[in-house]
Amino acid sequence: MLHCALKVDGVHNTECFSEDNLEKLKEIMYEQKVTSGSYLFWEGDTADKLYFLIQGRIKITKTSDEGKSFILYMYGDGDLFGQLDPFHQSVNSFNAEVMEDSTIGVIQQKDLETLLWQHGDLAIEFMKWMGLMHRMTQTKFRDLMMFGKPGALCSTLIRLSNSFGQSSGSQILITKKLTNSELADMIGATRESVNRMLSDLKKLGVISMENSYIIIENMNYLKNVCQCENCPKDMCRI
Amino acid sequence: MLHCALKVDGVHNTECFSEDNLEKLKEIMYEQKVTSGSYLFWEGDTADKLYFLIQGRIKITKTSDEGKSFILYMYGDGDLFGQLDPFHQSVNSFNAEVMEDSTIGVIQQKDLETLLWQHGDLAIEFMKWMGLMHRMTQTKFRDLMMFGKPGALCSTLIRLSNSFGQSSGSQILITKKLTNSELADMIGATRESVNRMLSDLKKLGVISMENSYIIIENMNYLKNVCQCENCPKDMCRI
DNA sequence: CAGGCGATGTGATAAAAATCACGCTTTCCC
DNA sequence: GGGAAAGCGTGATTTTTATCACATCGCCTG
Repeated sequence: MLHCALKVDGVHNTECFSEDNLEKLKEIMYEQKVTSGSYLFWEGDTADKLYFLIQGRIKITKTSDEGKSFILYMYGDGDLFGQLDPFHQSVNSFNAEVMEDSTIGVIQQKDLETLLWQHGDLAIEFMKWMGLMHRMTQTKFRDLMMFGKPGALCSTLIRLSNSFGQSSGSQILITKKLTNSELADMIGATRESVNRMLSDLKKLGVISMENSYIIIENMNYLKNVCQCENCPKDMCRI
Repeated sequence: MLHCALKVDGVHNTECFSEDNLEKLKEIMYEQKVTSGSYLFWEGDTADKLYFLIQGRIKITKTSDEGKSFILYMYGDGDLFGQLDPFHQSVNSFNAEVMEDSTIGVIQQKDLETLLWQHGDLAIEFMKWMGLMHRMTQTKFRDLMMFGKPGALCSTLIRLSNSFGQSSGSQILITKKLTNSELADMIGATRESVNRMLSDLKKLGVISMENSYIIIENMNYLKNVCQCENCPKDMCRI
């Protein structure tokens, strides 16, 4: 049992929507249960849906010809994701893999378009949300390119703590079990490298493990390695 | 002189706007001349403007504490860029450096917001544009993370050819002089590594140089290295 | 409870990329 | 046109990261 868990501090990526507008979005979605291991969409599929993750965990991935895979995003309860360009006939460039049995709300592009036409203020919040998501991608891009693999890992741990963290005192527990391989695929490294880097962080007391969950003990150390600028938490996510 | 130049094939990033709406945007911008080496904005500045690059060249960069720099985007004639989230009080995360004397159109956030409120169809095209820019970032991110430095360089050359290419026969001339250091900063590598990789490509006849401009001789080779999926040209940009 | 399997941990080695060093070339500009 | 500065090219070396190989651990399942 996780004796560290007290309160979920992780933020959603829908902070920019008002209650009202989030409600309007919820009215046009239909609920669906999806099972672990299945895919919401594949690269190449027509991108005509938006997804609201009511409960569960979903990752956005890309696989190379040699079978290496890259995890672009990982979403949790309350996150909105999917094709980011409404009104644009296009195709998914990534896969959406269900990591745990999940409940999602599906929004059809057509319905979203209608809603955006009807409610100018929702359209505006939607733009805010799109902008925020883009900045999230940009800052992650920077973190993963500029500070070597250790920097990429530290940035990822910080982002995981913002997305899925529960804090108690100065500790933050990441409430998602992650394998070394998953972490590796998030930063474009190998499992072995991640394993060694995590060992180093453990030796330094920067992180600890409890029950295969990662606990961040020294956030400042992590922030230092990837030159964290204390961006808003709803932007600094995984 | 460039005897290869015949026709500019490079696309802008404003393909998703209709003539009419682009015109409306132009009406609310005011023209400004900026000189090489100056900055349109710095990280930390309030992000309250959108820029239309009428003529010139501007790059979006980030500098690390140790002085390493990373080039996130490079814009040319006809490109629109800047803070991507209207209606959102926020701060730039990157710098915009003027690479050559340029003429830009500046759009104030307030004016843009008014225009978006007034014209639903513009708002929708604006969302399309935001989505397109985000996908551009995502696909570049993937290219730079998944295929090693050679893959990153090949992807960058392809993107440069889409942004700034002029084709004649099967050759494509990149109409922007780039130093090895600039290319290095675009892919998170060192000047020396870029130099060696370019030499290799030259030996293989994949590229050639004329007058310090890069000419792509064998696009298929480049596409192969970074597993190009032939995304639309307005998305596959630098 | 035994066997299997996915995950972890770690050494040895190889490959990739950065760093250092330095000479050469091109460009800029006074 | 001459000198400085910026950029290029390339060896030698070091650092970083991946690859390979294998032992172990924990947990699920029959």
